[in-house]
Formats: sequence, C-alpha cells, structure tokens
Amino acid sequence: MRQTLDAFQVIADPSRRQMLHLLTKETYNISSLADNFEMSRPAVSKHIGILEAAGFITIKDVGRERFCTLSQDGFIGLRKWLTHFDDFWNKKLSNLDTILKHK
Amino acid sequence: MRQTLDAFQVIADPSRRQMLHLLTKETYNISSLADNFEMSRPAVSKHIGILEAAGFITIKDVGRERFCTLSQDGFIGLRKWLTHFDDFWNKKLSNLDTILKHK
DNA sequence: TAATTATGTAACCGTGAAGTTACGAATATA
DNA sequence: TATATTCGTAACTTCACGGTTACATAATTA
Repeated sequence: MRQTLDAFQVIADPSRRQMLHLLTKETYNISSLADNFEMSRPAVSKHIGILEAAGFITIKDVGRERFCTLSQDGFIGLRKWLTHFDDFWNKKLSNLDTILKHK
Repeated sequence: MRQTLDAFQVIADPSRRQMLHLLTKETYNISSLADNFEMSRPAVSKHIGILEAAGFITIKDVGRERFCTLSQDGFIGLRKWLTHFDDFWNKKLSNLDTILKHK
C-alpha cells in the first residue's frame, strides 16, 4: 500500500465518503460493498484499505470474507480540527457580547 | 479559476488548512500570508481563490491589497457531515443502553 | 475433486491538482 | 514622473491519486 493519507485526504474522496455512509446502515464485505459502485471491485478494495489505515473502519475476517464496520478513531482528528474553529467564533461572539454590554 | 472543489477537497490540502489556522490569529493580505510559506506568492494566491470560492474565507479589497478573514459558510457542510456520524454512534450507544437495562 | 466465490496485489495509465516562472495591471510612494 | 509594491493570470511541468486489467490464492460449494 502507498503512503498513508491523512484523515482529511481520506474523506476528500466522494466514493470513500459514500462507503462510510453505507456503513452507517449495515455491514458489508468487499464484494457486496462494490455492488453499490460503478467502479471495479479492486478499486473498492483499495479504498477500503485506505479507510482502514486511517482508522475510519475496522475489518473482521470471516472465512474468505472481510466485513467492514465503522470505527470512531478516524473521525476524532476531524472533530478536533473543527472544534478549534468553533472556539474561534464563539470567542468572537463573546467579545462582541462584552462590547455591547459595556456600551 | 478552475471548477470549484467541494469543501472536503478544499481542506484536504495541508497548506490550505495552515492558512485557515493562521487566519484564526490575525488578518493577512496575500503577500503577508505568503511570507509564512515556502511556496511562491502566486501559489498562495491560488489557494486563497479556492478557499474563497468554497466559502471558507471572505476577502476585502483595500487599495491594491486583499485582506482575508475567516467565513463560517464553508465549515457548515463539514460539521453537518460529521454530525451524521455522531448520531450514528449515539444511537448505537443508546441501543446498548436499552439492552443492558432489560437484561 | 472440480468449480465457484471472495479477496489482495502487481503493473500500468490518464488526469487534474499543485507547483513554477513570466508577465501585465493597478495602486502607492519617493 | 519614476519606482516599488500588491496582485491576478496564463502557460507550463510534475506527480500522485484513482482507476483499470490480469493475475494468484484461499475458502467455500457442487
């Protein structure tokens, strides 16, 4: 596998986001997941490898099948990043609030 | 400018994330922002165009300078997307809770 | 045992994102 | 007015991402 992408690069791909979305509904193995996409099964397999490496999913091997389920790990960094900007605006709002009160 | 990238693709680039981060500290025009990066000023200019098109920043023209400030718009889609997965895990937790209570 | 199914991976290719340099235009300053 | 500053854009190059096909392998099933 190529060098691992960071969490932001991983979710930049619409197909991978679609896969994550599908996995909120039910569990899929690689082939059944691939049935939902135009692309070939090996292409889906690659995406799954990337999602797993970045901690967005975990894989359970059962016989020859590989079942995918969502994992929170990958999302943590994203949420943390967004929170930083939420803080920025909250601070801005409270500054505004202070100004208005002392007017 | 080329076709606009979606919010996820926009933040996939580490340099653009760095720019957004810098803009939580203070305001920059293109040149002063470019001083913080190895890349050329035109490269930074392109990134700024992309960030603006996707609603992550707004630009105020003052004379020959262009001042950049953060805009919430671009973040909304991201937060909404993340929320969907938060809901997924919360639901999973409450299901587990229900099971435990009726045991 | 033979055939089928589920999968990973190697080798390859096309394309677009991200960078560069070179320019011109507009604004500010000496 | 001449010079310096700020900026956008066109033209070009590079390279890695996302796709393909063609295999091999392991696990089922007939």
